[in-house]
Amino acid sequence: MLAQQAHDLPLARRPLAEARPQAKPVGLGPHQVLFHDARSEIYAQGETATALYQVEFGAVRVYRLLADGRRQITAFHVAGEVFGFEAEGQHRFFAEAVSNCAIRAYRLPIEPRAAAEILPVALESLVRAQQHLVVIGRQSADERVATFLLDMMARQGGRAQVELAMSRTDIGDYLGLTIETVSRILSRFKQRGIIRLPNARTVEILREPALRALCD
Amino acid sequence: MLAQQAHDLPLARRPLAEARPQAKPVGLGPHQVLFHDARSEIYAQGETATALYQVEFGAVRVYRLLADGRRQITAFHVAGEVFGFEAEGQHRFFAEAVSNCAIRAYRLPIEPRAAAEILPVALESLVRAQQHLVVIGRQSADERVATFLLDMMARQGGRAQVELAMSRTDIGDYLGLTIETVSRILSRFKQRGIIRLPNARTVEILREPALRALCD
DNA sequence: CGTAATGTTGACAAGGGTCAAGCTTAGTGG
DNA sequence: CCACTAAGCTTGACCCTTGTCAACATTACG
Repeated sequence: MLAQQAHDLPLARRPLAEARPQAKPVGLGPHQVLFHDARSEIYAQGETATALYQVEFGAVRVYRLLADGRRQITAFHVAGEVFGFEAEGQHRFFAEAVSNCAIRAYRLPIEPRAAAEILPVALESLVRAQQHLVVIGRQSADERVATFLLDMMARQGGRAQVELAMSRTDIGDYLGLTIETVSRILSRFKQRGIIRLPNARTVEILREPALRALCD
Repeated sequence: MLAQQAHDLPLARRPLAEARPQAKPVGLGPHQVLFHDARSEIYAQGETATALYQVEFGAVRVYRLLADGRRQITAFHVAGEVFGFEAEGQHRFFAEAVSNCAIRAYRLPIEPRAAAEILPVALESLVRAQQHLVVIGRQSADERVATFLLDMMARQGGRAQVELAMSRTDIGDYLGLTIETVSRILSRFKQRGIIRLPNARTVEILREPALRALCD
């Protein structure tokens, strides 16, 4: 569909001199914080996996492309979250910065004694992916968008004012919908007084219970 | 939609006297092999997680139910595969025997030194779940069924004759489709000479390339 | 052999996709 | 500072894929 343009961009990676940690590092030994411009690639499908990553600030999308350009975003990651597990030697997905962001990289291989520490973190990703399977596999478009908004709200501390780091296209590719459908549903929610849209990237949730009622 | 009937069944769990191992045990220390009748519950959503499980023979489905009965099967597991990771203390999904099967149970908590051993196994589940997200989120019904058949074939050693342990309903709930759609697509594949259906639970793959061409 | 579970097929409806036009916003350069 | 452009977003009209409902066929089971 699109989204290939990002790969044409230069991979702007410059080490961040001295980042103040906004997320607690996992106990994985030495690491390095890298700054990524929006849209820059963190790793690509097929690449040898060299690290695990933790978002310091900003947001990241992990996705796969089909031959004809269809894209499925399997996960968004925000501050504190760890990603890059999807490898056994080789990355099976692409990871890109959604917005400007800082990423802590823990070089692989991790020592066996650190495995116990990251296992629960990996399982979190697994549970998230499986939850998302339910959303995509069995929920209607309305339900998917409602679930998405509540998830974003929860990940921003539960405040009613939710800042979306990602475009409608990203949201669609995450929810298995088209950008038109996402847009229409947000408009409908707005019209029903469930949300306000101060601007395209900000959603204010006015009637959270109405969203919850939609989620299943 | 349905599928709740399974919970009404007695949980027939009887220890299997002396199972010959058909799957290599993972190095997780002491374990016990249990026999499960078809449809019996292995664990339920909300239960405290007490073990990891490895399929000895037979097949298992892991799923979640929505309030209105819609069901999403997040994974099928066959001989050798390990499941039950989706917990941090509590199971987030249901697991049931699809057919009669034997399950090796490794009591939790696992020792830290075994973590390194199961991490790659957990990551396999993660990659599988993420792949499935792509299938469900971005592929058409034809493509999903084709992908499913090829996956089943691969998991049975690549032989053209594929035995389906699960019903059409299970397949539908796994692929995010209705049973009617699954049935129709199999009929269409048959009519096009891509597969043969000696009986409802057996698929003979006649033109594998045609299926591959469909997968993306 | 009879009954229930499972699978198939058809007719029809609807949710969401496609295509297209127009609007808004942000970025760029004169 | 404003005009121009491009990207992103919204909205409408239409259509197609898939879901729904229903009847019937087949298989498994007691």
